[in-house]
Amino acid sequence: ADCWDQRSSQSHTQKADVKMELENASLWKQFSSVGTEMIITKKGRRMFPGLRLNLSGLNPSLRYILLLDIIPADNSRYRFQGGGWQAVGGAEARLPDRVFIHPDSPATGAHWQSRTISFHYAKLTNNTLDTHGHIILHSLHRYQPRVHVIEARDVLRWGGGQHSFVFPETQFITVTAYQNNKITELKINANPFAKGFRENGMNIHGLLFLLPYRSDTSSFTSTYSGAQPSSYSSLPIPDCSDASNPQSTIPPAVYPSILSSSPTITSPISTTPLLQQTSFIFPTPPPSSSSSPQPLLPSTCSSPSADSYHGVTESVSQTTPSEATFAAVPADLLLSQPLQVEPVPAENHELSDQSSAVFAYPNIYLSNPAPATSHPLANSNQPAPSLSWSLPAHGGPTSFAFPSVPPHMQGLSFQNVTPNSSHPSLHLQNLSHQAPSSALAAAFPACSFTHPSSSLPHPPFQPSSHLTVTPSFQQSTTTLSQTVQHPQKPTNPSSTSSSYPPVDVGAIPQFGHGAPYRTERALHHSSLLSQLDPTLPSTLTSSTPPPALYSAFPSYPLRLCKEPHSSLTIPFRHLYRQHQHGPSHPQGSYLDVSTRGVF
DNA sequence: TCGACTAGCACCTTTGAATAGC
DNA sequence: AGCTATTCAAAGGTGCTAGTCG
Repeated sequence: ADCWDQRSSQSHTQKADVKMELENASLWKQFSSVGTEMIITKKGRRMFPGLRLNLSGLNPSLRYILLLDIIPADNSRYRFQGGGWQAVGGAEARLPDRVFIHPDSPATGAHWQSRTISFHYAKLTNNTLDTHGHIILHSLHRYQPRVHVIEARDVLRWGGGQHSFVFPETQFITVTAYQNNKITELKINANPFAKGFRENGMNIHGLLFLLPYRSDTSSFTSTYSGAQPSSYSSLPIPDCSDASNPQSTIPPAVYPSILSSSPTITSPISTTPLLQQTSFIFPTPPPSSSSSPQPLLPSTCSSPSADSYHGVTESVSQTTPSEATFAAVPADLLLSQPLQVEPVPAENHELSDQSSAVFAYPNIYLSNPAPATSHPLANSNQPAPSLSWSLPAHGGPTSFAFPSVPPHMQGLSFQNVTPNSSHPSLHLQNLSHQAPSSALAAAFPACSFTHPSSSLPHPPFQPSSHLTVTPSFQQSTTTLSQTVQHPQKPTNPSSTSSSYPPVDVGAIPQFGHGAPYRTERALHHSSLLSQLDPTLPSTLTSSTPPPALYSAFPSYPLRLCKEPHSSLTIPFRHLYRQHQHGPSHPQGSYLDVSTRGVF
């Protein structure tokens, strides 16, 4: 609450009102109660359940971009043993992070708020060489989807800030074949595409008692007001299609903004699994920042000094649209290290040859000055026209620009960045030599996606966030089903505390040099924040054994109060690929990023 | 030998073009 | 002529299964 109050008093924006609800939360909870598994295939597989969201609190006249990314929930690899998922080792090296851009993006707040937002077009793959832009994940790893709402003053000048939402019940473990028969049954009975596997075609009666039913539509809705299965209606065949229907006879759970909701998010039975950030606030590295990867956190880290950060929200409130250049800057781009525009391998003609006009942006990645890291595409045979610059020491004026934009975004305004902008931004200099013409999309063939983010240098993380866990979190986590066992439960006494005062992220072992987890209660603190950097040197996470087992996808309210400084990265590294299928882009777009999301 | 993964299969829904009716 | 509703086929999404791989 303190965080938000302070922030809102500075920015005078409407950010506090932005809310996102997971429309099919009940369905997700059904799966998470068993242990959600998501099939990943070489060609890409849709998620089921899909993310069906409702947004409110946006400015109806402003444009917003909605992004979906999926981050590792932890650093473990899993195996299904004894009817549950068990951590059996460390996670594999993190893959290139990709973001799925909602096909409607950018759209006005009125647009987003007038319909159900679905990310069902997003596909997951285990093909590390995927050229379709699908989100690449490791099999048998645990992941957490995130949704980001970014105000887009225009394509190149994202302003106003960002809201990020995490629904813990949407965590899943990736598999190439279902392990848990219960999951298979749920999928068959809930997914219309699997109807053929139902007994007698419509055989869902055995499971429908589990599934919420929206009487006036075929869509699921979040009726999870108190985790009472009895609250679910039953029976008509639940259609999990994404046909939106704003009306619901069963009001969905509304997840208020974390930053604004401390008084209202206190229901102990709330399933508010929301994590929201209200703006890009990122650390600005010192001028002499080392080019080599640095420890993310000191072991006793507390909130850094304000001098290290720039509150973008403040900048926005002080900047007119014509002046704003890039109010919201991905943290990964705000490095002292040069940024480079990655060459796009020409050998990949798949995308460029498609009549559907797939658009690829050149990779933009953070380059370690060290030669070993200056060539992000290990398999690229092409020399890279490296465009680089240095960022100012403390958020001084820099700027950032995309060399190209998808056609459906070209109608938006593009203004030159203002060198004297009062807020931090980045500028890709001389991009025109790589995108010399207005043929923006065609200028960039597909990216190879072979540059694992784990090999990238990372900004030194300076924790600024405070993680607040409500009592409901305790309750929910202590009453979790034990589908997943915990044979190696840590014994940190602090984890047994009966109260959960705001927790500085820096105090969470995973964010410091200590063990990644303390207890299962702290699991999700760190899980949701594990995105800090899975590529941490092993020494940072070796002091305490990682959790061997996890609870089964709990749902609980989660408050992440980023006060006074917070960082979130929606980095625009690598590639911005647009799958275009006409003006509406029904298939969505993918943005290749290194999602060092820092909560 | 075993776990993880892949490709092909049947079955189904979705989608969009073609057609018919008003 | 223009709009809407219907039909139909192609495309694509499912889980299952046998086979392959390490």
